[in-house]
Amino acid sequence: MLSPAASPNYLREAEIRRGVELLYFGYSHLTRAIDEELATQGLGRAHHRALYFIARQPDLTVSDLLKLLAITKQSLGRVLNDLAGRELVESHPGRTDRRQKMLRLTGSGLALEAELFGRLRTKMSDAYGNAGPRAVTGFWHVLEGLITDSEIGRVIALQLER
Amino acid sequence: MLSPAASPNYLREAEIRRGVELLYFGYSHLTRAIDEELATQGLGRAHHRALYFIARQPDLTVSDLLKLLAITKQSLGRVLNDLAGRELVESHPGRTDRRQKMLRLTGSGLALEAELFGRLRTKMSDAYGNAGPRAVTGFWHVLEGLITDSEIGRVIALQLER
DNA sequence: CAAGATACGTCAATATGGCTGTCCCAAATG
DNA sequence: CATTTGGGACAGCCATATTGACGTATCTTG
Repeated sequence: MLSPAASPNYLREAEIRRGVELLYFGYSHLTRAIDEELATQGLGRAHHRALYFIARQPDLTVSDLLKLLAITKQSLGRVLNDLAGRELVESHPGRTDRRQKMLRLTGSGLALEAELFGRLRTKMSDAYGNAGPRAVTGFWHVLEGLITDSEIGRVIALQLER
Repeated sequence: MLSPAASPNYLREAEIRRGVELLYFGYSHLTRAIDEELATQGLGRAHHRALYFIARQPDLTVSDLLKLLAITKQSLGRVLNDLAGRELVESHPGRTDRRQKMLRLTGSGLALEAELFGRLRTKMSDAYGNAGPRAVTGFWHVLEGLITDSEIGRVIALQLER
């Protein structure tokens, strides 16, 4: 090699480990921020993920939700049954394909999601505020790079909603 | 309010949701990058987390590891027993306090951790490379802001290692 | 030194949230 | 009509977490 790499290997490794650790702890702390509230409702994180994406994209179909969550039909089935039983989620037949179920939050589902989102917003908003707007776009860009090509389209599509 | 907020509410919400979603998917994709390799060893993610932090901070004590992982002694106990049984981790009595167990990776533990870290490095390194160095520091800063004050010290201490 | 606190280990029981494999129905598609 | 697809359900399994109680060795302190 004629010129050394921009970061020598030992430095590079420290930078990578820093990212791995901050991503782990950051993710953990954000999710823990709503655990208590979820527990008072008798719900778990799996319920919240479904609630979140249904809120995000009303009339989402079951199969689209399955792709987003990357879990099996059976696992999602239990979660959706719980949510339907508590009348947090309702479904309607698809308009063009009546086999589909279009998922929506009920009034109380919307209220619960809003409550939970409020806690996420507080945390995330503080972090954004402390880091500044340029850091925020950097944060987004690095995370986009971690997402596999086959999925990035679905994630970007979410952000065109609303 | 005399002047409007920098971002009106609906815009702010989109930015927050974007962060929540990218953090979720980014974290998921990074962890999935090593699941297959872990499965061939008959290990799970919990084992990897222990392996990772012991690699990161040799002679870490059990109680320090407990604080990092934020799980119970019982949960960690099973994981450490598995790892010790496979001779991936070994322990020695603390030098000043012999009640403590100082944890270290064995040769094969180091090799396995290096193999797994290699996969994480590839992913993270690609994401860093695509986003650029400024984005990377932004990524770090936002994540630091998500970590609770009571824990940020432990995380920063990790990064002073080695 | 005796008493208490701490570090670690372990028991039993329980919950959550994943998984596989198999089978089913209704509706769309060719 | 035959096949594929969207959704659902069964049984059973596994990984990982929890709580609470209890035990033992060792350190610390009045």
